[in-house]
Amino acid sequence: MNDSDPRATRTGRPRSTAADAAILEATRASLVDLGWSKLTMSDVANRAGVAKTTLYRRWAGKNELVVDAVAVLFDELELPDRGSLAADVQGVVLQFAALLERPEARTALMAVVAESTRDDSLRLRIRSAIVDRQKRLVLLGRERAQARGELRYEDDSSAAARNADLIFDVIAGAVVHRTLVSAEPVDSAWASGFTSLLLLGLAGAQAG
Amino acid sequence: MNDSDPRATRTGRPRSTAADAAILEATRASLVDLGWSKLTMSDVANRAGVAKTTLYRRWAGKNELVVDAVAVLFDELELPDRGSLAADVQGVVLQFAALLERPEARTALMAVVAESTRDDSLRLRIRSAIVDRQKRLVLLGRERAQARGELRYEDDSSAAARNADLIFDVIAGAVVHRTLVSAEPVDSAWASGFTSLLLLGLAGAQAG
DNA sequence: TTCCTTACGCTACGACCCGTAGCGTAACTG
DNA sequence: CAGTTACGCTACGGGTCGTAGCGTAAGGAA
Repeated sequence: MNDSDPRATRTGRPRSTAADAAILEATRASLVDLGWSKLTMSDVANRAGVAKTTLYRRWAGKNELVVDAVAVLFDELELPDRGSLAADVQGVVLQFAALLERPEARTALMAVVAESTRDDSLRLRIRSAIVDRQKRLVLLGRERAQARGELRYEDDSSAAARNADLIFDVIAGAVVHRTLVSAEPVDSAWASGFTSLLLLGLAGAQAG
Repeated sequence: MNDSDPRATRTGRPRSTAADAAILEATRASLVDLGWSKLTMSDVANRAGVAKTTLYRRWAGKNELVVDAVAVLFDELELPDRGSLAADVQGVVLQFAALLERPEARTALMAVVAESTRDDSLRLRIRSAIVDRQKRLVLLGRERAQARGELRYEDDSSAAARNADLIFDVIAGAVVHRTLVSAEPVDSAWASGFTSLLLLGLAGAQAG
């Protein structure tokens, strides 16, 4: 979470895991009530019933705290096998969209990404805590589609990786842009339109 | 810019247009040097050689100021006719990407979008100042492709609008996500891969 | 138990930014 | 000329930041 290496047996009073949970919960609550820009460390500390200094002992600042607080939302992401690539893609799209409907995520995600444009360590933290959790759904969906015979197994592994990155940016980017920039709902009609566009593109790429 | 209705002939001392330009220029410079989060109204005022109160007389706050400061970058967007839909799409993608390479835009765009999730008037301001300027390129590209015979003229106008919105979210979203979230470069290789994926999808939609 | 070590709560602090009020002056109009 | 609006400047209360210092709490080791 924040400690680089919590060596198993250490002397002294251990950190309160209850405080950890309370702080992250309080951070999400504060995001809902106040939004990113008005969230303050003092407010989070008050909500968590914890001293402000305790926050700073664990997180360098607001950026890191919010990333960790929002990251757990992405653990809920799942990809049940819906039987076809089209159904799986639509499932991923609707899950991303549902996540972006939550006010904690809406206000926090773009903000931390914006911060990360000037903070490499924050960018890496976001990648491992959030982006990789999303991307694994795309990789899983591809594997399934290959097992079904809907997609070819690619022999050039680096090209395959580039391809997966492209698909991921297209899916996640489109959903985020639709939700937060265009500010229009990702309903099942939009999801199916997007899915068919993407799948027709993939089918065309398979063909020639 | 900020005044709702600058009725032509007004009495009193007119607002300095030189100050307007200096302020917006100073805002971009501050974005480059400090980034969104560390930009302050006082710093902008100092750079512009203007009193802080002058800023507040024209803009409600940092959000509105930065939107206007960055909006002019999107005026540079053009879409020369490159002879085919594929070339035009690739042109748009590379232009968006070049814009997102600029540090003012990188740090400001996601930040104001994040703010707009809790501020409807800011969202509308972003839409008219930035998003619509991008979207018009997509609409222009579609018209040209239709004139060339690469795309059909759609009879259902509301479906056509939904389709254009979808394409726009896909293009802009993918480029933004690739650049700011994945933090990978949008080079011509990626642009051509993305373009062919999109065009194959569109071709498939035309067919069946 | 008694030390040792680390975590916690609390208070206080200087530094900074915010947004506004008040005032005298500058610029333009009729 | 008088009237009106914009500007620069100063000053202010209110808020957040991040840290230091201290006494206390909660574990492990001798």
